[in-house]
Amino acid sequence: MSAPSDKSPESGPNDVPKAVVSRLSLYLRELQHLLHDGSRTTSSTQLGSLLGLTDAQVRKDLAYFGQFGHPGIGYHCDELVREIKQILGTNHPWPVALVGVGNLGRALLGHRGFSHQGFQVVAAFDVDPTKVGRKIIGIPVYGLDELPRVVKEKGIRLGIVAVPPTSAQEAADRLVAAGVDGVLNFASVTLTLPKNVSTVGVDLAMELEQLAFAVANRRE
Amino acid sequence: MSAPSDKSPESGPNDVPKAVVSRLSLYLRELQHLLHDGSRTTSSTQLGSLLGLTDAQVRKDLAYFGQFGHPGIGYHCDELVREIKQILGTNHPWPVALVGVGNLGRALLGHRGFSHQGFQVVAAFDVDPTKVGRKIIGIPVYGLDELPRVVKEKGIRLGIVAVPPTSAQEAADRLVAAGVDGVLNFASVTLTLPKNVSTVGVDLAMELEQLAFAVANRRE
DNA sequence: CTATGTGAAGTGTTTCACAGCC
DNA sequence: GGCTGTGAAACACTTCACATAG
Repeated sequence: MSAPSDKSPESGPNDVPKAVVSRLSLYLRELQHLLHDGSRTTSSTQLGSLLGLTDAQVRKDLAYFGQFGHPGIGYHCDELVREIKQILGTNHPWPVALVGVGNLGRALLGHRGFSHQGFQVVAAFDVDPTKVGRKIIGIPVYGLDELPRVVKEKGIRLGIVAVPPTSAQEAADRLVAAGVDGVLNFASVTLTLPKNVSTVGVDLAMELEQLAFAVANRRE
Repeated sequence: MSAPSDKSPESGPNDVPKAVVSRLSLYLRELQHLLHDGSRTTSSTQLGSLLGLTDAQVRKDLAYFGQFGHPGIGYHCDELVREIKQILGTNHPWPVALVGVGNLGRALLGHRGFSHQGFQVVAAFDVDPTKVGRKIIGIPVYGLDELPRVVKEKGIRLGIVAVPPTSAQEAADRLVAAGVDGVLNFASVTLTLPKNVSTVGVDLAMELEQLAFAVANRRE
């Protein structure tokens, strides 16, 4: 009985390192480019070198979820794309709510990359009454009090916070109260949310800081 | 002679884990909020719990760069802010070039968070001749052929790529050719650049994918 | 008593290297 | 020949726990 029988009684991914999941997105993106460029098949070596990773890393990452490769051949691009989408949950579309129709919010409303990966921003929300009731890029703008109704009606599970830092916590709270399960936060604050709600934070200034550090510390 | 004498002959940060640097940005942001809220001092315990980290982690991270704390007291917020800015290199402002004045580009031009952390977008570039020559939010838009001159004149070292994926590699190449040392890339492609140039990639759809995965795999 | 800084222990992730397969 | 999947080794990071300082 030396076998690790507690693998994962149900089909759930027992405990996958977060870094692995984020590389999964990278693999997916690269595979889609390869497909678009006419490749039907690829290998862990090719995929890795395109992304600056080792071949072993690519294989180990994918092995967390199953056996998708074909020895001697490699991976079929379309097959692997389907598998990864299945794992990430993007094999079917996600309706998304956006809170905050400012500069950044409007840019996100029109962002092609979202719909390309199966995310549809189907409703926007703002406190500004001059924006409420209008449509922007075909997407209706509601007042925040309509959040619960619209979230329910459209089956929305993901919300994007694109408001100023001072309003971000409240915006997130209202999204959660309306029934959203995950929040993508663009405000430069750490949100405090119930732990049954997932959060991803993107701070654009922080990204530039990381870049500045890297540049300032090159070569010694 | 058991001491690891090869610590770091010069003052350069020998090999700091990348995760540490990114938490440094987190500490900075939280310290600025604490200062704004009137705190003069904090502790590794407080800072950690605000960010969901252990106290030991906070202390270890900071210890990579020096001894900034006061036993029995904690850390002086303003002092630590100065130190972290010094480490990140944001104790003096960075002029930044932006390539691509589309939806996202315009949002980035007006992004308050950048200037708040010492980044000034001082020039924008686009291929569209109807945009060139105008000013957007006070920032002049140039043609791409003016990149080398403007980068040199304004002492720009960082560039932001906010163009469609198919043009991203070329935009980055031209930034690098113009003399930029670091690129923040918003296009959903992995850039191939000389290794003396630093890159940070932000893919908004990837962030939503990570969120979707987390939501789809809760509780099980 | 509070809080830092740090070696040592513990945990997690990546790389290695090879058996097995096409 | 080429390539995957995977235990085992190597490496990196985090947590523990305590000596030290105010």
